[in-house]
Amino acid sequence: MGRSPCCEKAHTNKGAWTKEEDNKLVSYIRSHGEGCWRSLPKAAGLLRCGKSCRLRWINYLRPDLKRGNFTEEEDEVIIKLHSLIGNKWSLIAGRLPGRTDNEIKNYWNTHIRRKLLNKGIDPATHRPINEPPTTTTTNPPSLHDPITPTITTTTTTTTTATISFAPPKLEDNPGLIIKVGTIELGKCKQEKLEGDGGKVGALKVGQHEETKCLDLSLELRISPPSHSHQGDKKPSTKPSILMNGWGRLVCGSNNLGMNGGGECVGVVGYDFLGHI
DNA sequence: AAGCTCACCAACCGCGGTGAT
DNA sequence: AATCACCGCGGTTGGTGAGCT
Repeated sequence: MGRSPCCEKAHTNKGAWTKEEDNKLVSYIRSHGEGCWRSLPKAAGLLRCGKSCRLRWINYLRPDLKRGNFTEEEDEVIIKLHSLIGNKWSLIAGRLPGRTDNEIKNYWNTHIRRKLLNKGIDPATHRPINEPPTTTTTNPPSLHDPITPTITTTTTTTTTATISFAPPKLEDNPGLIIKVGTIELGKCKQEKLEGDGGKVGALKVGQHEETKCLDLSLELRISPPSHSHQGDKKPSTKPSILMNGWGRLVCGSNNLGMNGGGECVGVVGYDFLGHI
């Protein structure tokens, strides 16, 4: 029945890692590679559970980790991605080479939150703190209606498109997927994406040409109203949606899907701070 | 110097999804 | 099909050092 336990908790160390443990873990992974965390501790001669080994490696020992302070550019990326996808630290980390989700999470909680609060911005909503909680312009589109994106484009140094939503009828479009393509948050030397835009409900990390290349490929799935919502006894009347921070969607890229061919989808950014 | 507060961050905990048995 | 461990993630905690009184 099921698998055998990965480790006996009674015989595992906890707390801070020693230099010796680090060395064992690093040398084991160097010769055997990552993965198989279940069997790793025993094989590496560590009295740790696999979960702990994985965490130690990913957050601290990995050779490609970038140490040191976050740059202003990284700050911006974190803020913008957070306003798009919320506390999806692993996804945000995927856009910042050398940074871990844990590091970004800590940095958010200790630095950026305060920074935003000082600016009078609610870090949870990315809106001015004084702003009333609901307004007609910043509410999510009504998801009971079909979403009909209207895209207008302007061409400056980058192409910008604003998408607005006409009243949608979700019941006619169960599992509606909005493809929003690539989000450019910085300047790319050359856009380079793999595949067709990534998995549903997940951000796909495009290949980096350079660290400033901050393209982001998204698909959104809007699901019909759920009948079990986070322990709520009442059926939820709201559809679930991946993105938070609704408002105005702004497309911007050098090769917007419309002039680059294919479905637009385009290159979509989010005007959460009013200056993308 | 001692005590206190605060900031930082490594590590732990618990949960949900997935897959092995 | 059912069970349960593994994996990965996000939230939280606790240890440590710096700065202040």
